[in-house]
Amino acid sequence: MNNEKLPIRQENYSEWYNQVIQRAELADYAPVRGCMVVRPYGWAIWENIQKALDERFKATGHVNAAFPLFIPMSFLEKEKEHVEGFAPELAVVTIGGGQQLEEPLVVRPTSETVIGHMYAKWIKSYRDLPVLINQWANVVRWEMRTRLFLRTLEFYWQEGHTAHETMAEAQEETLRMLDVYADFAINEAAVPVVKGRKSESEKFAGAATTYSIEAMMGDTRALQSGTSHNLGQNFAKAFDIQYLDRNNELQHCWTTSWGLSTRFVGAIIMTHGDDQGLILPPRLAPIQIVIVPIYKNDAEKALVLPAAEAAQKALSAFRVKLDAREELTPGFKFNDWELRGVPLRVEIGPKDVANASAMLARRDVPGREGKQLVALDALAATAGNLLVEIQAALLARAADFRQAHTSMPADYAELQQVVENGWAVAHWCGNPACEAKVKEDTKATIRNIPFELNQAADPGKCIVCGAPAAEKVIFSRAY
RNA sequence: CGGGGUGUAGCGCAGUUGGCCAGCGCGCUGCGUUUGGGACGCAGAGGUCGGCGGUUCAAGUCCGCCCACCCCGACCA
Repeated sequence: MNNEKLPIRQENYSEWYNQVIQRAELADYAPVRGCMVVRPYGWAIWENIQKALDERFKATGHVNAAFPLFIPMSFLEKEKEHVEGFAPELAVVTIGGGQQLEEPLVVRPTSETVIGHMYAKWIKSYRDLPVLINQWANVVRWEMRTRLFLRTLEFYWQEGHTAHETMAEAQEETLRMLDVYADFAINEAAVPVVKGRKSESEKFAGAATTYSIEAMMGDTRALQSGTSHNLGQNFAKAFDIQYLDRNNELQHCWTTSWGLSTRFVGAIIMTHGDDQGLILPPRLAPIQIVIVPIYKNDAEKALVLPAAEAAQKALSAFRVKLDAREELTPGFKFNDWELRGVPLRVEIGPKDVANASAMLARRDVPGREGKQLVALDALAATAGNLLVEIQAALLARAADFRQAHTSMPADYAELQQVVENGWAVAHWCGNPACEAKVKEDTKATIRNIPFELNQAADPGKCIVCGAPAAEKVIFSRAY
């Protein structure tokens, strides 16, 4: 891998994205087209995501389990919309142990069907409800075009699957988990997101209603970063998930599902990264603070290294790394850790040892401006404060960027122009034909129908056809 | 699947109208000098030139078929 500068984001965003991932050692291409290897540094980010989400799932009453990778083909076929949605992208196993299988097995593209099958066995009474299960798993969808983290044939995610007594409870669960995702995105990843409902054409195959959180990437395109579905009774009917209610009457359950994937790593990369490389939010960064010792000779080394080790100890409350590699210059290390997005760097050299000080450098503020001298005995306290500040600064910066690239076009011509480089908020009459026209003309789609923009009734005219429109939507090009 | 492109060392590339030992930069290994913003010298290692077949005294180079990957569309967390 070369050591030259990265491509400039403004000039070639997708090349910047690919190179950052490979050079920061987040992931690499696998021998199979469209598959990726998540390398230790990338997986460490995912582990931190998992931890942040998992504790939120547990706090809302969910438990983890594991369902099988293989699903009988016939299961997929039980829910009409579901199979139509997924059929084109299924990987199917037809041979096992050298024998043609009686029934082909699909590699799960998602697990509503197997889990529905099991829920039918487990749920007999209203006393069994609700069932609140999550699984951490890999799934396979045979996509045409792939991109590291954003869309690969196999990806890692969590999928929550719940069953409830009533429609209202299922709806409450669906929105609760959407809130969990939004809270995670904003407060852990510093990624501002818009919660909203998906249009009919963009909803999950088999869902009654799909909700999403949408984020704006550094090139202004939208990224669906998490989804939560109210499945109504669709899967309950397809899989006979029935229970006896309080009046001893047989009822179908109301189910939900919700998922967030390794795609979110891509969201973090593209929300915060700059031309030097990654910028990781402190709360999710595998390494929060890196210490770079600086010395010219053995005598200085003998002074500096112990001081650097002492600093490491003083910072042990954080995820800290001492970069004591001998063969590399400090300048190289600065660039290297900036590429990898470590939020805070500590430099310790002979001058610092003499003054009992250290230089702190913020990743989110490049150059001199982001540096400050700190007394060694105040190092841990200052670093802790800075990490909190950086976390907040990243969120604020991303929110400002999104705001600066979101507009409310007055007419269709303006809409077409605006979505070239940003999000457009506009009224939509609800007609799929209008939605399709925008996509045809501009490649932009309805990302979602934001809750925030539709709290109060504010009727208007459809940006496309001029018909009366009750709701405002976000149009944007998307990943 | 349609349109375009590329396959030569880990990565990026050069290789003339076919010609002898297949090269360059970065990276890698060893030794020495360096080290407050991407150090330098010397010595090394590393190749079925994407695959198969053909033309030829001779193929990285010409011809045919195949394969893989990338970009643009249709599909998508």
